Amino acid sequence: MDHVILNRAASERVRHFGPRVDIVREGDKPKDVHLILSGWACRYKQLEDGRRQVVSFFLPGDICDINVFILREMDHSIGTITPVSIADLPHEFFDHVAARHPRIVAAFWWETLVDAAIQREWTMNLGQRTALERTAHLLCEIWLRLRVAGLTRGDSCDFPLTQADLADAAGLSKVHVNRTLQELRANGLIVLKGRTLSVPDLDRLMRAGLFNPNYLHMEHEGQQLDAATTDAAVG
Amino acid sequence: MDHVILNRAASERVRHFGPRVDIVREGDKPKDVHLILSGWACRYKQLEDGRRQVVSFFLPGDICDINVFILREMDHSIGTITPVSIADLPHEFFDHVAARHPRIVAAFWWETLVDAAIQREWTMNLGQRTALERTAHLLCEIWLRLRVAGLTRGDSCDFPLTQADLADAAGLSKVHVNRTLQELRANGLIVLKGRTLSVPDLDRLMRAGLFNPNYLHMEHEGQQLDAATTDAAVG
DNA sequence: CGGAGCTTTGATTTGGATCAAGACCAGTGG
DNA sequence: CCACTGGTCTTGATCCAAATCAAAGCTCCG
Repeated sequence: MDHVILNRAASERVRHFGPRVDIVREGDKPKDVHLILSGWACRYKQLEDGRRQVVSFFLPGDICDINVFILREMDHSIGTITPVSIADLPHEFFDHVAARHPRIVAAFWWETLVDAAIQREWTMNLGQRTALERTAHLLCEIWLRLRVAGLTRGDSCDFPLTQADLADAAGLSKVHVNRTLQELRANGLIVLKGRTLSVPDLDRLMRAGLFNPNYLHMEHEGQQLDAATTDAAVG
Repeated sequence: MDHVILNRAASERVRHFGPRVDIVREGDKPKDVHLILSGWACRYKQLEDGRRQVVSFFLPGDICDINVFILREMDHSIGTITPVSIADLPHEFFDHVAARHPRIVAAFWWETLVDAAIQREWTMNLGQRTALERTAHLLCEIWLRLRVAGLTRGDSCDFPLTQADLADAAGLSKVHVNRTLQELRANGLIVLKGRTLSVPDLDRLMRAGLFNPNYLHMEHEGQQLDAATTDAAVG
């Protein structure tokens, strides 16, 4: 059973990090592939003058940097948002174990392709959407990804991102994110308070964000490496 | 020899398109992987109200949509800019041929990873850079990619993109792209006239665009599917 | 109770969008 | 050979979304 194999591999080398620390830094030599067991993290890039762009979020069950060990050096950093536990999947896992288990390989391919699709949608988001649409869109994406991972309860979920995080991801100033969130609240589209987000009417939020979920390719739910798998790996 | 295999596969099904037509449309069922033999194309996404974002450019030798046939439907469109010739690599190419030739598989992985890295950099570009930096950055990227593909002559190259194309890629209005290009010209950073671009001093242009070429991972030049390969496939 | 992070508010500025004409083509047909 | 047309590029005037600057208010925590 694939889960068993994956769990064993994942439980071999687990590391724990505090909140707001770097796991990987730009310029590092890539070594392992990381599987997020718990906690939130993000991938970001920074300019010399300090401008910072979050280019993706990692939620529990996500994989970072699949096969990057082909590359010579990291072109981005990965930092935690909350405390995070990760499993390092070493080079050899892919060379030996995964190669004999096509369904695992397929699952990794899947993740890679969806990841790329998300990155394209972010490009769209930053290039074309207004601040309100952009913020709503980002919240929709996170919401749906959490839901697939089984991390929502009813219409609520934990939401550890600060407004500064959202600003770095949305390419907006934090002051403007603040005002945009207020507008979303005023329209009854979100309730966001004390690290908890509620989405009373997802459809309306999706409409506000011109959100089309096609790019998440969720038709495939069963086959991905889901939160359940990774929970098992930790516990 | 890998080239021979690839060339044979690529020459089997070649299609030709005029300029400014769609090769693939959002919502289509993905079928083949496409190898660009000649011409320029782009991947783009569009909102219902017409706002359009170019999310990547394809130059000769590039591959679009590697392994996308895992996905159920396309989340973006691909359109030509110039006349384009493409080779369709069918599903079976990957299932049967490529699987026995690890260097080909590695080359495809490589392309996939670099593609993702480029997409992240575009996210950064749109999120953090000013119009001038953004435009300069985009020109640097295209320039370097063309150079690797052997498509530059000295400090010049063909440049079929209109200002409207650049606007859609940079997330700027076309009027503003026009003014930004004028500024780049005034600073002696580019010469752009009649579908030809010259870059008299690449270092200065790179500085203007806060351009760090690390994300293109060009250390690997020899191993990629380069323009020479694909030329052989056509000729 | 005194910070250190966050979040909120208000005032002001600005980069880039939008609107509206023209100018400059290159190709087409009469 | 010239007029016409449709696409592209350019310029100028005006407007607006979002940035920046500057202070407070919270809130959690030691």
